Amino acid sequence: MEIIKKALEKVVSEDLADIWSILESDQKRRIVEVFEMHDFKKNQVIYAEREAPENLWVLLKGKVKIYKDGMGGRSQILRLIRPVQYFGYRAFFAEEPYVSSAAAFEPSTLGSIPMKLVCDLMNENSKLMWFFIHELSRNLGGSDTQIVNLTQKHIRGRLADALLVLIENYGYEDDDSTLRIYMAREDLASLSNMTTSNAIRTLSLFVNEKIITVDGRRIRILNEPMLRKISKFG
Amino acid sequence: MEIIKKALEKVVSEDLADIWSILESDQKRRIVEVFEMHDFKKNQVIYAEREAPENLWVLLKGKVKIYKDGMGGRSQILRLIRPVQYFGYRAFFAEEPYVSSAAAFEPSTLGSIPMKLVCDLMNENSKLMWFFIHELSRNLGGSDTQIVNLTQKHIRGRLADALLVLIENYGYEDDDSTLRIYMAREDLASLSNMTTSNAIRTLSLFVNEKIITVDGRRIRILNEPMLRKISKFG
DNA sequence: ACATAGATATGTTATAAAACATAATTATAA
DNA sequence: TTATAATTATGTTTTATAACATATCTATGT
Repeated sequence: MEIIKKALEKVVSEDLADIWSILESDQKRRIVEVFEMHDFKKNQVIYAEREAPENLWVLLKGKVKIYKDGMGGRSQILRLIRPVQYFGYRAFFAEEPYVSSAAAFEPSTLGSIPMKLVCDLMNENSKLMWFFIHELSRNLGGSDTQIVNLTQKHIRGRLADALLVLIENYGYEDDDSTLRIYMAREDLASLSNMTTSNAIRTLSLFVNEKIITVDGRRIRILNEPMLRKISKFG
Repeated sequence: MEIIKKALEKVVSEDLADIWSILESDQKRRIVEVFEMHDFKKNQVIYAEREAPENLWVLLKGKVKIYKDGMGGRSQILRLIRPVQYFGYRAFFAEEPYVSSAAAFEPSTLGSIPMKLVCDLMNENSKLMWFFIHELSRNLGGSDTQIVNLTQKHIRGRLADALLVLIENYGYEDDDSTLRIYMAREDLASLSNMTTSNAIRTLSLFVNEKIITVDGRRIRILNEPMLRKISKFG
């Protein structure tokens, strides 16, 4: 119970994506009653495509990817989750099974709240409704933009986009240049819709062009403006 | 005023996507006060990318495409709208400019309601909130699925998908086989992420394989199960 | 430390789809 | 009607990227 409280405090401390501060104290109590903590190992699946959605998930610690498996083992990363963000609710609202899967990128701590309760709270509290409307709307804009980026840009542009997405989502370390996420080339590939080979190859082209440096999975961005240029044009 | 009433009756008659039956009579009155009718010519733009969203749009008659212009004149159709469906609200909820554009496929009649009023009504009526949450959630699932379909399927699968989308959205004529929409090969191409040449070429392959027949822009589906097969596998 | 598997790197070949070219139709307008 | 533009149709060439093939490097566990 103590650890739950601490986790929840973390939720409170976030200013963005914060449903906690929206709630009445009675509503908070009802959440605490059913709130469950879960630890996930690296690459462990949180939920999978075609399953029935039942919980609202909140990432407290770690990193999570929302992805979709396509034909021939190729998988596409759709969205990245950072603490403290909520996910897993879309399919429930759409009254559909999940169309995508969620897995932990690295050892992660998550909370779950039954969607049934979330719906009850939403009906009592329109701010909570607005929270989800806002999130869904932003995600939909992002996905629509993704569609064009992934289908029309060439490999270099797509990899540049992927790196910019990583910057946006997880930011830099204290040196203001090293990405605060270390992902496999394979994941980088499925984020930017290309084969692993091409992710590796294009990454080393970027190194040659002094746009980035690479040390294992550590990526330092030397020239972010150039990345934006590549993203925009060829 | 009479014509507006008639248009609104049409809205009432629809059982799906129906926000009208959700409203109190006072709320309906406030909508009627500011509701505006607009006629759009074929290919006329309703709103464009980067503009600020101000209205909720409802298509009363005709056909509308939501699309996004990419690099080098290539455009991607993201969604198709049929009567009576609502659109144009996502960007407002996301507090962003439009990321996509909307244009009439054919001469169309639309209604507009200021989003300001829509928000007021939402705050008074949680069913209206749920309507948008449901729509946004379904659209997001669709876009996420699109991402994988368009990036991972080959040309034949993508064209098959496009035809199935047309069936789903606009259905068949009285013969139960002719598509109830006549679109240019160019539009068919930007629906399925390929060049116009390849849309034409692949369409005539489908004709050779007796999956469809083509008479100008009139497309008859002879073998829908085969289309689903092509969509699913190669 | 060593063995083994997994990840990264890079060169080569094959191929799907774009780009280009040119007709043949079909609309649209003068 | 004729002229002009737009759309549809096909054939040919080029190209971006997948697929394949190895080699090297790096973890992980014994």
